[in-house]
Amino acid sequence: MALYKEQTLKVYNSLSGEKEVFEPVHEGHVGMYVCGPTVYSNVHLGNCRTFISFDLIFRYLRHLGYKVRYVRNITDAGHLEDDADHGEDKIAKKARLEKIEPMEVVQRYTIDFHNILQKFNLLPPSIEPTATGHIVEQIELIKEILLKGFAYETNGSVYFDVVKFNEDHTYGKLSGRKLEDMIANTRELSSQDEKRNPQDFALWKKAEPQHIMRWPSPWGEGFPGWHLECTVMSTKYLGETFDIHGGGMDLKFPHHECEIAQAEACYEHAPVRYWLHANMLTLNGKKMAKSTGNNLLPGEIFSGNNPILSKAYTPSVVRFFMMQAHYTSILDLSDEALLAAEKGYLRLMDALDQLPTLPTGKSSEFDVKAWRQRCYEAMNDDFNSPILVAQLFEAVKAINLVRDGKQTVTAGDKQVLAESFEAFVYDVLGLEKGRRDGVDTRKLEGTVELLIEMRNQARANKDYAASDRIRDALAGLGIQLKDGKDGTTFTY
RNA sequence: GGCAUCGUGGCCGAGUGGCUAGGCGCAGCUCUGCAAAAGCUUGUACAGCGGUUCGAAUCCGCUCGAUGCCUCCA
Repeated sequence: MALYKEQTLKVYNSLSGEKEVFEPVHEGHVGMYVCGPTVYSNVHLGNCRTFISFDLIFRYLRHLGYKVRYVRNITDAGHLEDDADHGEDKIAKKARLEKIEPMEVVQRYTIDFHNILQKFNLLPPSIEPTATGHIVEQIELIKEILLKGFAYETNGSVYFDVVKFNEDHTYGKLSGRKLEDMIANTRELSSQDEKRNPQDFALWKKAEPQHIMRWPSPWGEGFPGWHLECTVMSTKYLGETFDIHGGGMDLKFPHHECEIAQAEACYEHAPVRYWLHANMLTLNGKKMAKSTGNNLLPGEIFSGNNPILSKAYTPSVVRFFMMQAHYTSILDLSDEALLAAEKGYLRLMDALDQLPTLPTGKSSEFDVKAWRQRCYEAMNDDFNSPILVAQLFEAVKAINLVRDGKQTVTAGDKQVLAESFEAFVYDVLGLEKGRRDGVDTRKLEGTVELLIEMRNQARANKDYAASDRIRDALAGLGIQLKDGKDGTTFTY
């Protein structure tokens, strides 16, 4: 029997503002769409947090036995810059500045994106569609919205008529905004606007002569607007009503609000059952953003090459750091917090190593089945990974006690413990053991084993000067020796 | 200015009406040649002020502070 039949998953739905029991449209199947990156520069750590959060969600859904179709788009058509840039889009601008083709920009940063996410051990989505690959569908959708009367054309551009839509729909329900308030608070923009109302948004923009990314359309040459691609691609691959739509908190308004409006304008019903929003990663208490320069690149954290860091951290440590916070909470990054996370992570992984060699006994003092259910309850409660991590540390404690002969566990319980522990650490949290780029671990481990042997010989001869020299020299290299009852082990 | 969210012990971070989350650090003890590691033990915190309640970190109000969105942003 599939696990999802035994476990009751609740998710926090941004639309209702409440935790709701998760019930997919089609039993056993889940359709999930997550807004992906705009590939105009290197993916930064804040971006990564969102995708890591949804990777956790994807992994847990799969672990529960759901067949998940996970769609995460690549925005390669760019979004418009602000008015000062005369509607130039980010990718086009980057291409112009670097004197290359827009698609070279897209290619370069798509590869970077994939590389980094792979380091963080993210599972690839089922489908990763691109905006430029769905221009035809976007044009068709615009035609449909025009036909329904919720859009109008001006000078080769097409805009969504928010005021008209709001007459018999509710614009702003996701972000808790009221159109009247928005109109009342509109800032006076000096631009000679083609829009009927400032709240209207572009479905199609006419391309100026210098604009390099352009496609033919019934309204002349142009390019699609901000919010259209997600509506088109989510509906195409997941249907008019699908289960989960995710993305960063900063996309809630206006992006997701506009998606709802577009879909409701076309299909006359809500497109999404559960809206999930991942919160921001902050640096120095401020949101990480490319535009403000307050950001940290994954590469910098892996190399330690950034003034705020005292050392390098592996992707898995960073991932563990993120798993210690709930995905809907703002998480502040600091060197101190990473250092603490690293220690905890190593302790967790050490316990995992102990598992196979754990002695078994006639009885168990640790209630493994109750523990396992607490782990599920943590994840069932809106993917509460911090609680799961706390539970894992409870198991760490038990494992260490058994290892030291202070507690016992039966063979059956040990097996359940090992299976569940590994499943939660590897499959659900997506952590992995110290994969180190560019290091031949077999050579290193063999060398350290030899040094341990020499040190133990020195200790047997009470030549502590020699033994301590080996220990301290290795410590200086970041290799820590651990003397236990059954010999010496090491971590690095 | 408008709309939200949040303020938890040295740090990070769960909890959301009564039942000490957890991690890191600190201190003590056990172990050890000495350490480290590991184990055990110890920490009664919830921005401030009022209110509701038998009882509030948890609900309500106000104040202060922080952040996000309102313009592209994960």
